[in-house]
Amino acid sequence: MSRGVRLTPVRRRSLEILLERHRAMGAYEVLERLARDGYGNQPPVAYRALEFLVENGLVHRIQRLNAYVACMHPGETHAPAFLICSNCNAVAEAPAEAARRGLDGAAKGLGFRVERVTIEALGLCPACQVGSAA
Amino acid sequence: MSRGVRLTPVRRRSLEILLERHRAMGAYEVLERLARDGYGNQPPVAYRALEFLVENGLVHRIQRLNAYVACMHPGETHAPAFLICSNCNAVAEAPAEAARRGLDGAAKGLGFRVERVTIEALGLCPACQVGSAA
DNA sequence: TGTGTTTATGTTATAATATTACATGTCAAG
DNA sequence: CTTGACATGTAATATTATAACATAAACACA
Repeated sequence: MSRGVRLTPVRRRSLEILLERHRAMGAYEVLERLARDGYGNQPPVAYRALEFLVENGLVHRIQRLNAYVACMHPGETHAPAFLICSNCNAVAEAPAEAARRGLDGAAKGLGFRVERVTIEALGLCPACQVGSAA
Repeated sequence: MSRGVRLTPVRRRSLEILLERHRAMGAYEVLERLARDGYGNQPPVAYRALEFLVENGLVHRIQRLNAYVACMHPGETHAPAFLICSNCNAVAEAPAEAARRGLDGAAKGLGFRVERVTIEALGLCPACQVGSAA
């Protein structure tokens, strides 16, 4: 098998769509554009492509908005930090380094006024590590 | 006017429901229990109560799960950090202090293996600060 | 105490988001 | 050339969330 990762036409196009607009887009919004380009127009088409892109670090999911954005720093392993405007929904991705040193600093540098921060770590709890592969 | 915050019966009961189980519950799950207790059984009943509790810092919303948990540290101003098990969906709320010093440390102390972290800050972008009240 | 105002609740309907299930198609390894 | 893994198409449906409007309770204050 090759690299095991195939950036097929739908997937590539989905990524392009996100890159073109460079803002958070909902799955149905992406779907609509995919359909216009001749791809399937059923929800799974978009959800599958987006899921693939997220898993491969090319796209991030903004939970708060149920939306997706192209990653600004692909390749870097990072805990993405997003600055989401509560008024216009604009999304800025804080640089990984800045975010690690503290969100406050990163936000300040961008002139963003933080109201509320949510941190969600996904992983395995102690109980579930027992039965799982390392 | 008094404190301007009214912990009415539905709201109180909603909080109790979350406290009783002490795990993340979806809005419809809370709604079902509210209905059993004689409150309305339409979605807005639960959503409104939960929204109130979130705004007043008594409950947190877990975006990743579209679910709600009672806050473990009410009163503290904190950026809540959640450790969500990808296998069983158990949710642990990391102490604010530990989380601020680094999620890795907090997770390690709990034996939680982090796979992926998402940080979302909500606030006002520079453009939207212009027209808004300070 | 009455009266207007605000805040909360009840209820109907519907919107927005996401998944299940299954059929079909593609492609490369053997 | 066929098998197996992965990818896509499509229909149906599940889940989550909100809009809109009517009713009711609480509150401020003359």
